[in-house]
Amino acid sequence: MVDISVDTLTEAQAQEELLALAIVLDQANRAYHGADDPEISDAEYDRLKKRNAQIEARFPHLKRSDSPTDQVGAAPTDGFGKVRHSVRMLSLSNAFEDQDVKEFVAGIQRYLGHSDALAFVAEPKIDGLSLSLRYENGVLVQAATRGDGAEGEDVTANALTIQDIPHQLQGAPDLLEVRGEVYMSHQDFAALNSRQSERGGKTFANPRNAAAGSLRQLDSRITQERPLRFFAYSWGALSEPLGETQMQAIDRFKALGFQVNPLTRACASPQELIEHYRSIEQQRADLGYDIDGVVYKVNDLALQDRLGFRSTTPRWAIAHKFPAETAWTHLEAIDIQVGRTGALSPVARLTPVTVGGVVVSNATLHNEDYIIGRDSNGMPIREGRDLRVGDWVQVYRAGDVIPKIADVDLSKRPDTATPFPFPTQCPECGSDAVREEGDAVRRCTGGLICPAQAIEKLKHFVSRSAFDIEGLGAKQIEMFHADPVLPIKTPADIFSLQTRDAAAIAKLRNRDGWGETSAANLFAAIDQRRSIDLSRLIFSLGIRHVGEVGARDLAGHYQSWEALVEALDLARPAALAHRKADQAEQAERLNALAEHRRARLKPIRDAAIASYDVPADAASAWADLIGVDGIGAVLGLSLSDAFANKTERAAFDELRLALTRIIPPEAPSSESPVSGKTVVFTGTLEKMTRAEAKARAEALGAKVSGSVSKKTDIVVAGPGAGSKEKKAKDLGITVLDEDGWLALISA
DNA sequence: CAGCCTCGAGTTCC
DNA sequence: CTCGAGGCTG
Repeated sequence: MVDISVDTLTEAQAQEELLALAIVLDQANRAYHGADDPEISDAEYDRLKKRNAQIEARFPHLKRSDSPTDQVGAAPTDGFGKVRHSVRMLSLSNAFEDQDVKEFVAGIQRYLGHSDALAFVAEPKIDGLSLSLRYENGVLVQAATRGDGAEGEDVTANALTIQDIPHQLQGAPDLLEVRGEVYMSHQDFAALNSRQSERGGKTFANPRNAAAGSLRQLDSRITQERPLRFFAYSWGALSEPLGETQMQAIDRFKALGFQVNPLTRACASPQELIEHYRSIEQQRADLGYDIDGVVYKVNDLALQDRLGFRSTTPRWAIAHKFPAETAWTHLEAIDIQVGRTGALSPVARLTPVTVGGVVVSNATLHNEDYIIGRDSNGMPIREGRDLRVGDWVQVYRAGDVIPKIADVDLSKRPDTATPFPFPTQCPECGSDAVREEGDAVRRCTGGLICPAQAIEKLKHFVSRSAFDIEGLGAKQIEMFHADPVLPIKTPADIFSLQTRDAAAIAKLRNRDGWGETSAANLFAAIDQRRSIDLSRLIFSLGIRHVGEVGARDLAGHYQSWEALVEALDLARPAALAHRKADQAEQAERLNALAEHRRARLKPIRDAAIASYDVPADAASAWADLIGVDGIGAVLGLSLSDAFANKTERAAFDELRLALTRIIPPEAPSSESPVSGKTVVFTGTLEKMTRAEAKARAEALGAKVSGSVSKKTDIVVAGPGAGSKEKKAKDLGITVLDEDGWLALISA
């Protein structure tokens, strides 16, 4: 059925539809609870419920007393719907020392190009879960968890049960996304746990887990019984500004009926920020809820706007964290894990101990020499090489998540303890494990011969950002890899699973937990992925140094699998020459005395390249490859090696044949006049700093480059511009002054 | 050529 | 979430 757009509904139509929706949704609820077959699918149910909310948002006065929106005891669902955040929910960068705070402030001044005093807002960082609440015309229509920042889960039904969250707002902007933290107080947490244990239910390790567990209940009637609370502190999409400063926005939240944290303060200097931090630290135990630090934000919203964002964090805010909780325990053993790239990672096996409310039994030891000093959490680190089995060690959870070893008590070291012999052979396959000059990690050289590497690589292939095949996760991969009947050794094996041999399939279906349906589901999920984004395909290959972003850049540049393969084949001789030149240079570096060293290196490189006799088209294919933004020689060589390796190449080719469609990346949106254009800034910029100019241009889809070439579209020249401006004019490239540029991008 | 930023790879527990 | 390292900027 095709709905009329909510915007064009007449009042009479709206009234009629709200009645119909109330009836249909009520029936669906009853059917669900009566354990009958639901008459409509979950997706359809969600869609209708959303439409109901949208109509109510447009005609608030028509909202029915039996409105489905208010039916908080909504039917439990199979899972949560996904919600794409219209404005990404970011995380914050962290400060651990006072020094980090001063650097944060200094960095902002540098970025803005002035040293004027800056005003900040400081508030406690609540240890809960962030939540985004979307209000349309004053009505709460959606609540979503943070998820990965871009996409979260729809927990609207649960959010509606939280007292601190208003269902309707008076005098709010037409569109308002309020963001804040859901948490549970110490008192409520203790009461919940004693209630749970009386009922024989499971108890929670800490208030945050309790809050998370409660918010993610599939049955919102359970959430309703859990005493969750909410502090508002931020926002996403808006139809109109909330004020000119962070503080005004917070006051606005308060006026709209949200709880805002009473310890929110304006601070005028780094010193004041740190004073407020100390004061909150003192009150920490008496607050009645968990906090894990203090958040500082630039108060002026116009400045926040200018400062903008790094890839995952705003430049205008930072979280000043309290020192992590620690605990002492015994180091029982050190195991070695082998990763997808062959990296040997030592892992500490510990006598289980509670750290910050969670029982920890493993901790990462990173690599061979986890050295003396302080790590970025400001925690002292014992000399890595000297950590011994039997030691008494201090554990903390970095970022309150990853367990690490902070210290070792040498006075308690048993006499029998000996230094840990770091293996030089892979514990999984016995191949040599070597450490490249200057590298921190030791790697197994076995390649795909090593079962650990082979399995990890396959796990990577099916991981969430890669092929993401439903029903084929890490566990299934381990099972199938060792399967005597239907082994999966390469990615292509996944796609031939169904057709390999009929008898084998029958055997699979008879296995534990594998019925007719689950097998059919798996095959359907696999078939669905025969059509795949080019960038996902490239990422899934698991080529060293080529991650999600690198894969996207490559896909954007080459546009097709065939073009990528052709370019890599063509560039191979140049890639080899490049490596040889690197090696020659390296050797020379070792020989040469400091004097005149530089002058002598270039000829050596050139000679090495010349000796390879690189065809011109190879050289240009290679230059094209490493000219891709973000792709340098290391990535180029890694790619080239992977595609030139016979075994790997055969696996890639076989995989390609199993796929039916490789989807080229979408062209970048051409909404702004500069999107897709390459821009060069030169000379002095007077209205913004260079970093700022670059960030803004990129936000509009432009690519910012440092040097002028044929590919350059626009040169922005300030006073004092020299050769670049001249070159641009020679090449006939558009040259703008700073005002011309600003006019262009604000158009 | 140093310093910054971003990305990749590795990790824990629920 | 953190560390190390690759790539780019100044």
